[in-house]
Amino acid sequence: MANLRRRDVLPTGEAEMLEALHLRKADFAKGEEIVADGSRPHSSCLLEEGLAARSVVRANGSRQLTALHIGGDFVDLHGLTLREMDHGVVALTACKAVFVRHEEIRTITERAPHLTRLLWLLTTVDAAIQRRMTTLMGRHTPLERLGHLLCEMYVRKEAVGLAQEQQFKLPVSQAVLADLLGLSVVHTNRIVKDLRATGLVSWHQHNVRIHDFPKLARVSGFDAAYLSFRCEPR
Amino acid sequence: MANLRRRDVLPTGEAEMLEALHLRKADFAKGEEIVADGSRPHSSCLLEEGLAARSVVRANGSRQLTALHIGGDFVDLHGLTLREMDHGVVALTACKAVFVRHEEIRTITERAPHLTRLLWLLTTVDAAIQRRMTTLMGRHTPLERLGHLLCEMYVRKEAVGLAQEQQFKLPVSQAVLADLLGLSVVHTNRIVKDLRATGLVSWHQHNVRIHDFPKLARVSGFDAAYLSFRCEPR
DNA sequence: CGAGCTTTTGAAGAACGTCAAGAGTTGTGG
DNA sequence: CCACAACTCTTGACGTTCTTCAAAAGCTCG
Repeated sequence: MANLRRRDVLPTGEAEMLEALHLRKADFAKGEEIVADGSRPHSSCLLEEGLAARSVVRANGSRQLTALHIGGDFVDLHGLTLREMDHGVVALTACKAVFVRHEEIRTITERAPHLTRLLWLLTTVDAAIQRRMTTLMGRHTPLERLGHLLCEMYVRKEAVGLAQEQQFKLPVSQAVLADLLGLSVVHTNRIVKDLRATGLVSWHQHNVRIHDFPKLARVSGFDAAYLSFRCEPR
Repeated sequence: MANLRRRDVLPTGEAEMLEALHLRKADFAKGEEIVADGSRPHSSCLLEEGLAARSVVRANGSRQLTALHIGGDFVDLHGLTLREMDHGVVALTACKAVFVRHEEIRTITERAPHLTRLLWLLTTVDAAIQRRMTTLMGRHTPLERLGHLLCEMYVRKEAVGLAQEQQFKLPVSQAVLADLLGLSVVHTNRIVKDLRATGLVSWHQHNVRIHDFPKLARVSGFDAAYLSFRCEPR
């Protein structure tokens, strides 16, 4: 709900509808598949804790992670309309998730138009993030891609209370990072090294600290506008 | 409407609601901006004729086209929820477009839940295409990217009656293609040459003919499932 | 303490971008 | 209908970036 309240006023009636949803809880271990590629789910996954990613695996074994999801993200809400998954969702760390039946979300579309538009918004924000990802892969250097990823993660985590004081956890191996950035593991390692050399971030274990956010944002071409963190009528 | 009917049954009442929308018509010349990056539109653009693209231009002048749109596409429907454009829309050829006021679409969300879900679907399909684009940029060779683009264009054009007999028009220069594929113009030219050399497509002037669609699809890793061209309850 | 994962580094080769120039095509005005 | 300019396509040469292969060092967890 924090993701909604950061973007529009949530009337009590709508908040109550969300509270009243029947949730099926499920835990996942690191590496486990949360939603299978090609499946036809009857419920959508809301991530409560942990880090997950959308994943496409090619026949030759190469993997592309197209998006990163954190606690509070309604991960596969678009499954409601798409019906068939065109990708999988995988747990990058141990995850706690809850599932909401599509039937109940459909009921929201019948009874709560404004709340419907807010849920719709969540999917269009995901799309905006995806669009940004495409430009990153196409026209940004690896260093910019990585810097941009860190900026985005900080802003998104901060919005739901998972980051503060320019610092957050990013518990992923460089192999995972490589699959996100579309690079080889070796090159990813060199880019991480380069980024550290700029002195803009400290990055030990899985703790990232951004020393000069405005400068990192400038260097990476990051501008938070596409995340739609602005409370206004939708 | 063809885009909706290819994906679910459209009851007469809903079709009538769409017919009743007030449309503002506008024509655009090749290269003209249809929607400005960073603007806050109060209406959404439905492309009737021509080819348009979502475009992000960087400070250094490099351009990334993140999506291609053809006649029948509801180009910036997501603007309804996002409010502020995180990219521009540009006419790649002369275009005819109509604009629908957000106010009227919001009325649809108040009165026609199923139609709302279908409009929502259009935006999630766009997102799925965008997701595919990301994997293309990240883990596919330039030849695969180009082949994939041709397969997708054929299937999408065929769905709205703009292609038949494995043949369609793609009236774009190789510079535009380069901005779509995230390559330099020179390299794009070499990839087009390579693709022609495979004998899988003829490509003269702006006419593309795919001689062996299944093989081109196999070579490029194309699978139309992500386009959700399947008529089922949504 | 040892096995397996992760990070790091080096070296060689393939892929891609940039620069440059020539050929072909299209559009426009006279 | 022609001439010219502007754009577009094509090719070569060269340098940079990125991948791949290989191996060593560090870390984590049983």
